[in-house]
Amino acid sequence: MASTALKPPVPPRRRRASPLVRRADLVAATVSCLAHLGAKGTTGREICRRAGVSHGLLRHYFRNPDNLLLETYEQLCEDMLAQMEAVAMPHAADPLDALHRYFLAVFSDDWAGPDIIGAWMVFWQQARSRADFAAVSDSFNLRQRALLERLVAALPARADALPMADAIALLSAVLDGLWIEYYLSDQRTPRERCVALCDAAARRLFGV
Amino acid sequence: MASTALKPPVPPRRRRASPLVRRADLVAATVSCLAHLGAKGTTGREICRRAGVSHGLLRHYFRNPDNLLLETYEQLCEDMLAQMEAVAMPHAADPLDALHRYFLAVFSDDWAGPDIIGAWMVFWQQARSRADFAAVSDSFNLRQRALLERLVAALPARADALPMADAIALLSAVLDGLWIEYYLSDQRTPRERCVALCDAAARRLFGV
DNA sequence: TCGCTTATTAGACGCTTGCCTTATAAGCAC
DNA sequence: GTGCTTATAAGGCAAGCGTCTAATAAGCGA
Repeated sequence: MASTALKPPVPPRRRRASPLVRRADLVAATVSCLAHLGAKGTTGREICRRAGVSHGLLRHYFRNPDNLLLETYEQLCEDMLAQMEAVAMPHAADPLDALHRYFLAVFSDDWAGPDIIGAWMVFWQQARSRADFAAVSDSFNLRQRALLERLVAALPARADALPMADAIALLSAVLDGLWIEYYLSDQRTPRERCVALCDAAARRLFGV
Repeated sequence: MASTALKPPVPPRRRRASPLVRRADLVAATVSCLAHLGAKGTTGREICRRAGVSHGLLRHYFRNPDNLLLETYEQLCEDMLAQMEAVAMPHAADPLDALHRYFLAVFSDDWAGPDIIGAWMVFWQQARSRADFAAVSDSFNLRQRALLERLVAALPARADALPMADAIALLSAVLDGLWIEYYLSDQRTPRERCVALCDAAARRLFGV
């Protein structure tokens, strides 16, 4: 009968999903939203739109859109650190090789691809004015540096070397700077050149 | 008489200003707004509020808030490049000294102070999705690099030196990376340390 | 001093947002 | 199957935004 098809504005689909899956969906939609629309375009409603759920559902899983943003940031940092460690630490015996793998991972699609790279910039922006975002950012930076230190620990000490803290800080800066360069134009400075420049910087900073 | 004071919600002040002054006011308010409230908080109405004018005035001077943002970005880049050149070029005869002055200027309150530093992050964010912002960013980077090249041109060529393009790219990355570091926490990496690290990087990259 | 240009304000409109409340049904336990 | 939990949807509400229009007066040239 036509009436059953016409009268009620039938909810198109109402599949239930496990809370963990839905939360992950919303987090993923948030990253995509941030990457493609920036801070201004990332609204709670737009995130839900991308996740394919009604806008009321966000509140069911997160206190508010801001909180979803923060949790997304936390999870992204956690995941990235875990992968960095998994990729580089097994080769810590050959520091320059371990660093090279680290660089490759940093500029991989997983963390610098078009569907995610823009999100980091928004998080950094938040870190300036919001203490909770700043805390996540601080913890991330600290742990990232600690990992770098472990990676270069096996390098032989050289007489003309920089103080280790300075060398780490500079390598870290080169990474961030090239990341931005790549962010602004992957045409002008493609991924392979970024990695090559990182390698060159590592050799210069820690001795050949 | 009370009536004259009470009846009309008297416009508190309606001083006229020259178009150039008002435009400059609005641009300055935009920078301040971006720095303190980020992309999301920077609305046309908030900018006008900070500039002390009614929200209708924005439209009288700029096509829309977005356009004001773009013009602000352009002017900021122009001003910064001009100052960088004025500060460093007179000392080009002593490249390391010229670079040092350049670094000092980059991390000065004029361009990295709390009332402005956050604005750059927002502009970078825009550059990713908006072609007009990307064009400004590209031009700025190009000219900044050209200036760096002129500054180090007088350095003696060394046998073990990096290709000049690589060295410039790395120095540029160090600058951007430390700038972010400073942006994220001027406590952890204070201004003087940023400049010192830049100096160290320059010595390493271009030979002592 | 008068009048014209235009800088400036104020208000209305439609839209979107975040928040909240209510209604519905999906899927598990029994 | 039946019933309860709860994931999900949908709509209402106030507030804020960008855009536009109309009204006002500031300050200059005559």
